[in-house]
Formats: sequence, structure tokens, C-alpha cells
Amino acid sequence: MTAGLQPDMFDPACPTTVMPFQIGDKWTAMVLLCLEGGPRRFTELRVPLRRVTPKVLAETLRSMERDGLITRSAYDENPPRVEYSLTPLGHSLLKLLDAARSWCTEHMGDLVAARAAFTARPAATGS
Amino acid sequence: MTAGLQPDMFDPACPTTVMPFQIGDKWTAMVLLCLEGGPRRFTELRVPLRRVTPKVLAETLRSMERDGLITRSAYDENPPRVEYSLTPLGHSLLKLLDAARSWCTEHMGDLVAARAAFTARPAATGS
DNA sequence: GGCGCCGGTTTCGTTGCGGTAACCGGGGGT
DNA sequence: ACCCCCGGTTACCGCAACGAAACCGGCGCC
Repeated sequence: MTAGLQPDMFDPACPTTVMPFQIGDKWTAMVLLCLEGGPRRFTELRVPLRRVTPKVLAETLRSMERDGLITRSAYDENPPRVEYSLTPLGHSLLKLLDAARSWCTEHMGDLVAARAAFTARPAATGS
Repeated sequence: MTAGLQPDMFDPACPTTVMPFQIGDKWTAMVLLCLEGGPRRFTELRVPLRRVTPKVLAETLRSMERDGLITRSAYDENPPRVEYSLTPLGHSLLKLLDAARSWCTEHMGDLVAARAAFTARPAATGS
């Protein structure tokens, strides 16, 4: 069943959006996650990331390839087929990403609470 | 001895600049590191981060305060004194930052090598 | 012959982060 | 009177990232 690549697995309204992390470009972490279950094709990657335009996805994949996180395999078939898969380096980065995700699930409540408390500030009633 | 806050501890030429991480804003991780050894004042923070302008540092500190990573303590003295210190949440984030730094020291060689190999590409000599 | 699939590229526009420079207010030193 | 210190704020600017839309070439299908 395509190993859990649902169209909305990266909902932009997901609260983790507010978390203070970034791995590579905006979509790098999500690509990493999508490739965790094995190689994927270009259009296949656009499904869970369906808001991303081909241009941006291509840029992301290029820089990830350049950094040795993924490999690109093009098969001369018809229709053309291109598969992206994680390298060992990509896998190791995935572990770090998991650590970051653990931090998020563990502390997101604190962060949201801190923001709420900050918004409801004393408003500097000096007078 | 100000616990190791040297002016060049975050050299912009540092190779870790190429690493695919980001915690919060550009300077957040460095502020975290600077506060590891105890509370620091505004101008004191500008020493190791001496390239950062007061505006940007203020923005960074504000958002960190908003997220509950640091606390701001203003003392009504003369000259005015303001101290920033880590919260427990900030400390926990520091641990994650350490994990990221470990990944960097461990895999930076791979990444640099991958980039070098990618630059020296076969250049698609189709003809 | 026209349409669609696949894996992109090209062009253009917008947005927002980061940076530069100047200024501020209150006090103290000389 | 003048300047400096501290902890900022304000106005302005440039660049790179992100995004929308259109296009591309080779092939198969109908």
C-alpha cells in the first residue's frame, strides 16, 4: 500500500510547523521521511507534498543529492522512470530527525503554552 | 573569565556553516550556546556574535523569550542591566543541539566529500 | 493528429529574513 | 557642554527562498 504515503501527511496546519527546526530546505525533512520506506519516484513524492511545485521539489532533490543524502537513479524506459532513495548518510540524518521529532512531541506543549502566556502579557503597565 | 565567550567562537568561515540545520532563527543556536554557561547581558552576547546587529539580536532574543527558551531579567540600575538566561526548555533544546553537533562532527567529512564529488561530475558527456 | 504521462525547466512575482545605518533616553564622567 | 555607556528602536534595502504558471521532449494511445 505505498507504505503510508498519504496526501495529507504533511498538513501545513500541523502544529509542528511552529517548532524551531529546519533541516536543509523547507521540504528536506519531509522528503527524508517519505524515502524512509524505500525508493520513490518524482511524482510519487509530490503526493504527500502535494503543495510543492515541481520546481521546488527538483531544487530540493538536487541539493539533497549534492549533499549525498539521496541518490537519483534514472531508468531509460517508457514512460521515463526516476527513483530517489536514501544513502547511508541520509539514513543517519533521519535518525537525527527522529531525535528532533521526539523533542517536538515532548515539548510542544511547553512551547505553545509559552507563546500563549507571552501573548497575554502584562502589557508593561508602567504608569 | 566569562566562561569561554571568545569573539570568534562563531566564525562565519566555520565549515559547519554548510551543515543542513537550523534551530530557530539564524542566531538562535549560537545564543543557546552562549547562554549555556550562565546568564549573559545583551552587549555580552554581541561579543561572540559580533557580526550581529542589535536589531537582529533583539529580534532573536524576543522570539526565544516568546517561545519560552530564555528569560529576560531587567534590573533598574545604572547603567541599565539586562540579563538573559536559559529556561529548562532552553536547556532541553540545547541537548538536541548537541545531538545535531555530534552529527555534524561525525558526518561533515561525508558531506564535504559528497559535494566535491558532485562538483566534479561526469558532466553528462553524451556525445 | 491530438492528447496524456513523466520528469522536469523557465520565467516571473512575492515575501520575509537578515543586514546597515541612524537615532533614542537616561545617567554619569570630565 | 560634550561625550560615552547601555539596551535597545526605527527606517530602509537587498537577496535568496518560495511559489504560480506555462512550457518542453519523447513516447504511447486512441
